Amino acid sequence: MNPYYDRLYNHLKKIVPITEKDVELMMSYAKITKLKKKSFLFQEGEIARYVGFVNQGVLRYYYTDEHAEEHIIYFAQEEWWIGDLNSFYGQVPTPYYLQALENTELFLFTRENFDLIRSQIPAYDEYVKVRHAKATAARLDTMMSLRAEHAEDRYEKLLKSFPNIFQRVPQHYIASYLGIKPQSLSRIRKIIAEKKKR
Amino acid sequence: MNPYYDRLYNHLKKIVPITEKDVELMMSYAKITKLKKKSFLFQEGEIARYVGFVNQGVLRYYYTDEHAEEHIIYFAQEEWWIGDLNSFYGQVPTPYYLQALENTELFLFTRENFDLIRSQIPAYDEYVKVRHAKATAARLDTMMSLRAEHAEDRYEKLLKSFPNIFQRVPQHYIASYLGIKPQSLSRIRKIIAEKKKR
DNA sequence: CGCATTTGTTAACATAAGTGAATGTTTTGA
DNA sequence: TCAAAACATTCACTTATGTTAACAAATGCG
Repeated sequence: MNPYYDRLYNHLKKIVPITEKDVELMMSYAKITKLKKKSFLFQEGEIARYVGFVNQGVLRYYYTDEHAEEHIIYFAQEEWWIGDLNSFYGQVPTPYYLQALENTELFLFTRENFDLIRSQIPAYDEYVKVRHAKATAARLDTMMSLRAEHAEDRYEKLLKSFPNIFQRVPQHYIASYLGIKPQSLSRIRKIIAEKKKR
Repeated sequence: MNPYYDRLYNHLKKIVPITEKDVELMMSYAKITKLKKKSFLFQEGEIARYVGFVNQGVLRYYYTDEHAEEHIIYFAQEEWWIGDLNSFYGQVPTPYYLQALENTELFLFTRENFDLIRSQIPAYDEYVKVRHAKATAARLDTMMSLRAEHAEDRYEKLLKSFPNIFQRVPQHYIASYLGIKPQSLSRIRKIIAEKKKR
């Protein structure tokens, strides 16, 4: 098997029964793209022509508010799907930025090809339905915890769920994800460290 | 045309080209249900067997956190679709409550029937794809504004977007939606009123 | 109808996070 | 390789919202 398909195949297999042949067919519709660190798959105002699978790398998905402050909505790493579905399906400009934080490799699909794949591979169609729902739910959970919990609790939760993200992204991005200022995250880390000493 | 289909037909027509016949077919799969004020379509721990169209009424979609505090995620009124897609598609227990705040009438669809409709009515399938994406995006917007803006700004924004919601739901629910305590909303309203006097 | 419940308001005080500024540390790229 | 840029920390002070409690008004049910 082409090693390129490996991560995608292994990922899909975890969720739905799917064959190597299916994944090979999928990949025939994919556009394999490399993003250099700091470059963008899309930026505010563009139409997000692709959805993509992260084969290698880390990205951040964020927007900037009216005061030009950036707010990170999520980090994506290997095995994540990325894109702005609203812009992708609705052909409307996205308000988001999707930026690589390391050199990154993506498998990209246009709306046309994506629909073709869904119609030709029933297992994948089922995957998409369940996955979108799950991803949406997970995102909602995160956002909800933003309002229900203090930053300290959210930080510790993130630490548990994605311990590896801390090795890959600068701390002020973590702060942005948590919805606080870098100074506040520093303060919180200090408090946690002091608690542990005792 | 059966007046029952009216609101649904008019709604769908706004988004995709669809015929009366299509809607009639849809409705043949629907379960028409009335919910008394304060009763639930589903509660935490149940599997959300239906997605539904709000033909008449208002509902709140919320969860309770570990301190037993309720957090409203959205209000749904006429022409909204409701449900927990993750529970619906994934057959997993929902963490949410969906409660009628007035006597409410819903058109409900099971997963089975919903899939049948999507396969039999291409216009509706397209509607669902676009709509889910849009709804998700809108929800994300709301959640995002939770962290980017102060409660006062969010309140005024809500006032603009859904002026009618204020006539239909008690203020402490609005506070819960805004992610603040009723007392804080009172204070904010007072401050706004004083600003207007000047 | 009238009393219990729900809803809304106010106020004094507590706390989490923001702000701005100074300073030190690490990373990066010409 | 070294200077500039990016990143992280600390501090003093401010601000938004939470907390607790008392009370008033509106609503709804028996």
